[in-house]
Amino acid sequence: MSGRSQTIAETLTRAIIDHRLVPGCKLGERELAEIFDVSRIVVRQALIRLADDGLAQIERNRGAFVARPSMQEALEIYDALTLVEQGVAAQLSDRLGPAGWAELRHHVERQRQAVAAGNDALADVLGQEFHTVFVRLSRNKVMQEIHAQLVRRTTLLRSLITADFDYCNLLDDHSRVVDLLEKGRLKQAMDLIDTHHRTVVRGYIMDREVFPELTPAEALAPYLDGKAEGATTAVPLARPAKAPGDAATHLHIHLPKKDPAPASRASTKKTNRGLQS
Amino acid sequence: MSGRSQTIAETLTRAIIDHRLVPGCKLGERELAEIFDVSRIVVRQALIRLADDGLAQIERNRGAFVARPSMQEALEIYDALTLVEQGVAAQLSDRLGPAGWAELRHHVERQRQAVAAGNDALADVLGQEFHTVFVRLSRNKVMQEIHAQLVRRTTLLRSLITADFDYCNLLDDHSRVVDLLEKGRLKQAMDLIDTHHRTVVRGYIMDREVFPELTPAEALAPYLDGKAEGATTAVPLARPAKAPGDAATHLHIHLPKKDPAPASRASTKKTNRGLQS
DNA sequence: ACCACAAGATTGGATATCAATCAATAAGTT
DNA sequence: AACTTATTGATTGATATCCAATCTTGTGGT
Repeated sequence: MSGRSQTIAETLTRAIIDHRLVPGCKLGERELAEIFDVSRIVVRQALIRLADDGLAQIERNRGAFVARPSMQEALEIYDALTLVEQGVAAQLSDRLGPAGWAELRHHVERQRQAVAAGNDALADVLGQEFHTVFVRLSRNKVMQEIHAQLVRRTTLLRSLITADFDYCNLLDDHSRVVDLLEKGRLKQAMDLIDTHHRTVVRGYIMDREVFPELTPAEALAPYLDGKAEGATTAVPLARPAKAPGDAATHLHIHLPKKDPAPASRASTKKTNRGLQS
Repeated sequence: MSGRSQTIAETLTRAIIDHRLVPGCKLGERELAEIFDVSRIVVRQALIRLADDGLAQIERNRGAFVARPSMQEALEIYDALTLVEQGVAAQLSDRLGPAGWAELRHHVERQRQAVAAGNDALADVLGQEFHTVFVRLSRNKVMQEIHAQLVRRTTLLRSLITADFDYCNLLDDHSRVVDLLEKGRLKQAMDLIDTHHRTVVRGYIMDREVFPELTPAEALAPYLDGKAEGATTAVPLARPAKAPGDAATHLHIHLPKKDPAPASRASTKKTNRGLQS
């Protein structure tokens, strides 16, 4: 693409949405420059991109930090997300052809199979992807980018909450939305989208104080395999979930810190599956 | 705020939405560095911000240019804008209190008076501002920023078209939208918003070849009055339309070039008033 | 315990320099 | 003359070094 700062911004974005860099984490210029083996200026350009995206905030003479959205901002992000997806739903109910409906159904089916097979990691990814596919079918790249940015920001919020109730009732929402839309029941579909997001955000209890985390060097290590491939698409596209074992333990590092009990991993998985769908 | 690059990015943005820098215009790093009396690095950071905002595009090893949206992108931008404003309309019809309706009516009334007084410049500004006020009443800053970005990008499109039919029938749309919304006729209001934007974009005939323009130095000169005040808000807020004579002749420099007749200024004004409302 | 001041660290920015790439001209060939 | 190729020039991407302003921290005195 455009240069190293773009690549670095994408890597940092990936690390943030993978919850390896949590809100509030300091993103020091010198530190990142050493990690990525570039000059401070390139890092700064990457940080500017992140800040424009809402994923980082730069405080003058204090440096850049992973953004720590307030509860108010969380509500606004989900409000905006609801607005966008409702609007797209309205467009699709008019304009979507059979191939589009088939793609949505196929996606839902894949997620259902993943759930049935107990592959929680895959179900997580597919659950997130559904929203992306949904918006992509609007064939509006501008809208896609807006939506993708909002989704990225919601992943920030998931590091800031303690969710301990059951989200399983949300798992079928995707399927029901497709059903309602294809049957032309637009109003009901829009209400369901609204409820879907409202149920998620209602579970948000933000305790924004303590967040122990990995150092940036540890967090970013998995993305820096081969420097030769770093310039291509290999590193940004590599999902740490594919790395067996290692990534899984780090993925929700903030929860083990809050709840020292090692048995918390299974329940964490379940909770996050609901959150991401 | 954050530093000089932020200020420079805002100045460039202002120059672009004032049509002093037109799509395709080269934004050379060295040139801008001399104009703003900063180093190339700061300029590049500003250009990155502009590119992230969709107002500039950076081509590797070729430099930055004011973005030249395609017809497809123009349609997508207006589609997204329609979606956002329809969604906000739906929210406002539920949640907006009497004070909000009063503010909308007051704004429409101010625009009506400006039109009646023949103050086309003020009517232009108020016509644009209505959409901004409308979205602001949603009390969602995230949505506001998304909408503001879309609006900025539509101003780019206005440099790329030749509009020679009458837009006067759109001048009352704002008032009618407020009326319909306050009466609870949401569906009709949303349809009117859709029609409003569709009518605008339907007049777009993009002839994207020839665009003679001011040099960046000439275009940016009005924003660089006092360097002492440059860091504050004085310069970015100064609208060149307030500068008597000089700015008006430059404002739509692309039209005089296409139509050498010097009498074109009055008709140009009228056309743009419709476009911006 | 509390405040003031000094030292250190970090950011924001400037300057100079270098390599890589693109554009445009000049040269040579058919 | 037209076309292709090579050289030159200009611009960008990036680095290293340096400096000023600001923030943080730690120390010392009251």
